[in-house]
Amino acid sequence: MPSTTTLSHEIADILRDEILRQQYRSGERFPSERDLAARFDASRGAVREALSQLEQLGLIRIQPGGARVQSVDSASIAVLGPLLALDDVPDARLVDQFLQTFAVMTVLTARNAVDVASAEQLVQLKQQVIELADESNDFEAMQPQWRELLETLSVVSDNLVVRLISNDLKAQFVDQMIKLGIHPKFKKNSIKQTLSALRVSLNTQDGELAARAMQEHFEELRLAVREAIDMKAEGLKQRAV
Amino acid sequence: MPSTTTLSHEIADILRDEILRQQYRSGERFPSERDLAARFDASRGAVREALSQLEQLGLIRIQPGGARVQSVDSASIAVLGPLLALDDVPDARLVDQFLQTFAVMTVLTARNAVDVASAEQLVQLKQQVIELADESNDFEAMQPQWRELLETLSVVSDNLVVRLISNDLKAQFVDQMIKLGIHPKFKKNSIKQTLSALRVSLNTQDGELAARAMQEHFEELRLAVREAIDMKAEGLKQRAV
DNA sequence: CCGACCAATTTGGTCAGACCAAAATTACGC
DNA sequence: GCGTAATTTTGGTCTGACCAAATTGGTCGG
Repeated sequence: MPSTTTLSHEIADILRDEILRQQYRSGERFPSERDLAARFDASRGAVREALSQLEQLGLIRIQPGGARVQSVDSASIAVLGPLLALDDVPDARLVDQFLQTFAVMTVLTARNAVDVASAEQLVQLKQQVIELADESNDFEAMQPQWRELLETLSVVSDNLVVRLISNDLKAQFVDQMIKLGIHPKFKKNSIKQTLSALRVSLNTQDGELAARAMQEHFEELRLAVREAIDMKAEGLKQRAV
Repeated sequence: MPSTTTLSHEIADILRDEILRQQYRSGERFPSERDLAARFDASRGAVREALSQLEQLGLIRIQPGGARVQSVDSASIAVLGPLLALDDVPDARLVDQFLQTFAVMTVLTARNAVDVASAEQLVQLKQQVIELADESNDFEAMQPQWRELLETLSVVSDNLVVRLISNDLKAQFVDQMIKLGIHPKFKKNSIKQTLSALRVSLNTQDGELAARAMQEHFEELRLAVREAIDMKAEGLKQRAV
């Protein structure tokens, strides 16, 4: 992650967060480029590039005569990450929606992948599941392998639409969770059951079974993450006293 | 749809399509801003704004020293629309993936919406389903009501993540299909069956049933769209002779 | 011949000041 | 009070300049 950032990106970040924090009413006029240039002590060019980014995010609509703020829920997915990062404790509701969505995409991917996988791909997938099972005691440690497995499933299922969406969601979400220090704790045997079901599904090339396994795994994950967030929120409240 | 467009957007559109058509290898150096300015007979500022858009799309990575082309499948969803529009006949495979994805999102939305809807919301939804049934003979004519129903479901289920994704997908896809003149034809009674199942699910507030109804509807839709695209492709081939 | 190091060049990032056309705002006349 | 015309504001673009970082190419030592 390159720490170097340009002025225009910084300006864009600040303005983006201001919009996400509802500091402007939807439909309201956005400050003019010249005003913003004065405020940030920057050139109009830098501000224009920042505004261009906000426009791509769907947060403002630029027109000769003035830019206007758009309602957040007509924006692009790319705002979800920043939205999660607004506070120290992520919005539990939003996180849950995130996982729910990520779940249906992953379930779809798993079903298709297992159904269409070639013999070699099945071998590779089985291998990855076995590697996962070896480390199934440490949730944190198995993350890289999880990603690898999901990546393989994604490649095998070969659905560009899901792939692009998942890219965005992962980029927005996973890193954010890690940065915020959310450590979900699973029930003792749930992961083992998931992996076991996956193994069977691969042996019988049964996409539906793989789908169910993933489905259940994500339901566990949602539970675990919810608890982790509650925990963190409690911790912060304690410290504040 | 405003026909007026700015120079920087035009440049961005052209370069975007060039990248999507694989005219640059992934990882390859992208032409410098000065070169592009010369090529388009524009100022560097205009080119920079165009490049900034391409960067937001995830198609290029800009760094001091030079911009580099990124692989398409690490891009943002926003490239899907342009990707569909590259040829006269949309890529049937991509369209199918689109619908498959849109399906799982809609199924999720419908299940949640029906499960959590208030009494008034249920009434509203029932009303919309009835209105749809009244016009179920003409697929084109019922589009506005379909959108309205989906919009209501989306509002009721109140899942921002799904909403944002669906926004993007709809914006990218539906308009594109219409522009390309794809007219899917449904089997005689399939829509009526869908609507009937939806009505029952609303009466019993059975989200699972609503989900199944949507699921089947989208499978029909996928079939119909596939045929419509084949038809169009045939038509174009004929005309070419 | 190869690899490491250093200088020259290229490239992106930013600034300043200027002009135009379209939109928004204000002033004016009815 | 309202519609219209004049004015101001605002975005879109251009030119030309400077800096810092990255790339490039050459040079030197092994």
